[in-house]
Amino acid sequence: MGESERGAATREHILATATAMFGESGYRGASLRDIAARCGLTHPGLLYHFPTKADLLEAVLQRRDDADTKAAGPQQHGVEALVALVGLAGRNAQARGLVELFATLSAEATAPDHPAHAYFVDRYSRVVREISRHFAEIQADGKLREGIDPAHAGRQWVALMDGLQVQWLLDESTDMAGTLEAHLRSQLT
Amino acid sequence: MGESERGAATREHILATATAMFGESGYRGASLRDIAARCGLTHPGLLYHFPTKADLLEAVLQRRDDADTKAAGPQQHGVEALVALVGLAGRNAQARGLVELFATLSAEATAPDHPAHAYFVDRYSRVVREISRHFAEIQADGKLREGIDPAHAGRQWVALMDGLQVQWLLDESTDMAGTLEAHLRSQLT
DNA sequence: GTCTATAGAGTGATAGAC
DNA sequence: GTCTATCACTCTATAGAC
Repeated sequence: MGESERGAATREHILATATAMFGESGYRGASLRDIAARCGLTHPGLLYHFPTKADLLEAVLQRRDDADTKAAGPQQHGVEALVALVGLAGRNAQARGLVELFATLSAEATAPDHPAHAYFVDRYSRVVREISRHFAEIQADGKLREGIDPAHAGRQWVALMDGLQVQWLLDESTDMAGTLEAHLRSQLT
Repeated sequence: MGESERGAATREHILATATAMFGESGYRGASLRDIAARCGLTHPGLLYHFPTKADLLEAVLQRRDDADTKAAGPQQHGVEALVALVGLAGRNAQARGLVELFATLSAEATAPDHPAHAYFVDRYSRVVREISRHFAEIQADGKLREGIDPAHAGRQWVALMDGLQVQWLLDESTDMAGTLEAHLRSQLT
């Protein structure tokens, strides 16, 4: 890494800007010209780094996954893992761009021909499975309330996080972390 | 009502088609030409009935609210009202167009300059208040589990319905009604 | 690496004939 | 009521200069 230093910085700047604008306006709504202009570039300048708009979207999603994985830190289990997610929801309330990105794109990508459709289908099945596993661990520890099915609880948790994000985007006084925490408490013994 | 019969039928046809296409592709993604073509019209023909695209969207949302109000039938309370919503979720699974409409638009309308922004801000505050009232009624009947706050429960319920719709749109094997029902049971004594 | 210029297609909306 | 034709604009992407 020597002469490619400047190029990498531009690439990173583009990705951060695209993340914000895909969130604000959706993939269809944010144009390459708008994104490029916010980076102090023209749109062909941007396309030198990402050959097509779909490539840019893919890089944005990949980058976000990488950041998430790194931020998650050491692997956690059971209740600790869910408490960590409540904390993440609280911190997300300070990064509106990222919340918008996923709320907007996951709905938009519902259309089978959307460039991020496969990404979101895969992501949801993975996340639901993961959260359900945490509830199963809680159950194994004897700390899950009676009559609660870990698979249902996992799916509910993911739906709750998504739905709360939409409500928070429409009205920022919505208490995402508090509502999520209340739900968690009601599931435990 | 005599000579305006044919005009009303065309209007209704346009609204049904626009509902489906705004759902499939979002407000931005569905063009007036596409909607008009599916109605056997040209796009100026459509614009005779709805002067602008935003007017068409407003009429679509208004029509859906009217249909909902009528379908709701006699006003219900407490647990019965929530059970009725579980049933509605089950029936919605047979009308993908309507589910898509609200999932797609509520995320898209998160942007403050979206033509349906005010509609959704208002709708959510109204619906959350209404569902919270049902939980308060359940509490008054002594049937709400201890430590559950009706206001939290109402917000959670709405978030759950929205989040489950996105999951169902990405994977139709998702059991919306069952997951919702499991949640309801876990809230009751 | 970034630019100007442009191709080629699509958009919402309007004018005016029938 | 519905059409054809068109305006003015935007979009993604490419060609080629620097």
